[in-house]
Amino acid sequence: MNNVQEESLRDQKKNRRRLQILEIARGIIATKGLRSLKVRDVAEAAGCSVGSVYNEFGDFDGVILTVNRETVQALTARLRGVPAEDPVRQLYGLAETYLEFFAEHANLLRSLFEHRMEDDRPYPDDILQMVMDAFALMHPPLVRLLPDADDVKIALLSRTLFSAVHGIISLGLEERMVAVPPQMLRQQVEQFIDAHLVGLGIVPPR
Amino acid sequence: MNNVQEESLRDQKKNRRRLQILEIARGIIATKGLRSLKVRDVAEAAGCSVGSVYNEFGDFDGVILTVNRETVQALTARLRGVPAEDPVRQLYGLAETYLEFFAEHANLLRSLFEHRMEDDRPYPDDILQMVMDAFALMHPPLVRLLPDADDVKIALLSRTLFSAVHGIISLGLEERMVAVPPQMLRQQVEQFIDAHLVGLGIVPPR
DNA sequence: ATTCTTCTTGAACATTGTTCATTTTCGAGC
DNA sequence: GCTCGAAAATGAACAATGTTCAAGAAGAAT
Repeated sequence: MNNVQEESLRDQKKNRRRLQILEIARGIIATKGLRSLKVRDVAEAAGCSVGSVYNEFGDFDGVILTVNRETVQALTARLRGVPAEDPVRQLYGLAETYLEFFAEHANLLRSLFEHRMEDDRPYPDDILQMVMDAFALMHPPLVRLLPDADDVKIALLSRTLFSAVHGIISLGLEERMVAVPPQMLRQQVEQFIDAHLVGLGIVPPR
Repeated sequence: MNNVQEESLRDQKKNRRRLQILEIARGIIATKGLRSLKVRDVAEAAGCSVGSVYNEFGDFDGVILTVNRETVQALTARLRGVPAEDPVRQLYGLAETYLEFFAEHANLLRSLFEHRMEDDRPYPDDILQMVMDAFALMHPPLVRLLPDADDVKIALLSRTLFSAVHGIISLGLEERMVAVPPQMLRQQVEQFIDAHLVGLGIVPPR
């Protein structure tokens, strides 16, 4: 009995096309924003019919959600790369990395956080879970810094910090709103964390 | 010479309809979200043709932007109502009021912050200015608390704090993401400000 | 080679934003 | 009041875009 998954010619083509569609969709979202993503454009660029896009992803939301899924995966991978020796440094590193990633892929992250489903269908659970997992990357350093805090408190705190940093970055990069230059934004985020760590009693005031 | 603006019957009808259209659009956005707002629904509910909506607002974005304009005005009015005797209390009050307002009008605020214009037309300046004015409500208490800080520093700090609180609240109320119960969210915001004010040296650690 | 299954296609449809020639309404001058 | 010109309202037609599906093409199985 052969356990190796033989990939038929059919599956090969299918997979290749699937990846191609995603790449094209991601490119359009990243450069021109989610609102500019059109089925026909994607189909044409991928050299297939609109029907095939539907065949592969169910509906157009399916394409968007798959791109979003990959976005949060890429983000998490980047965040996992932050060194963990010093917990304080790690927290700064996480924020800084989030800022970098957001600045590089602003439209992709907006798609992740702002996309509303048609009707009121629920957002897929697995994506929500992945976002939570990203949140959770702050748990270990926080636990090391606040050994007396219980899990619930840590979970709350990490979510609060993540949300706060997310707010600073997403509004800061919103060119239409304020357009903070990235370098200044970085400083802004740093000072924010400075103050907050002092406030939590994690770091002595300078 | 008569300075009183005579309102012709024509203008009366026009104004009444304009208000009616806005009311209906606001209602739909508030209850079903921006994505569910359709010209034909609005026109039908207002008892007029779609053409009249365009006649009055130019395009559909015009309706949305007018609703957004009124949302930020209502928000600012609410924030202005926060007592200003004690600057620390005022900061807490501003955050708490923002939370209340956001919880009451989540979809309206999302429309304000997330709506993207067609093509890449710029977001109207006057709305951006109003949002900045809302930010600026934190200036006076911050100046009182940090008398040695210069204006730029104050402006940066107020924007940072606003954005951070906005992030905590908007993600916190995003039922699909995390769904923090409002009461817990309130506590979360409070603790956040606690820590930050301590970190800024404004309030002694407890 | 034949048959069966599955995928692909793209025309047709549905929904929704937008335009504009026509009609209606209003106000002004008589 | 009546008439006429300007302004507004209308809604059918158009345009853009998501969605479906019957028919055909392509691959797999025998």
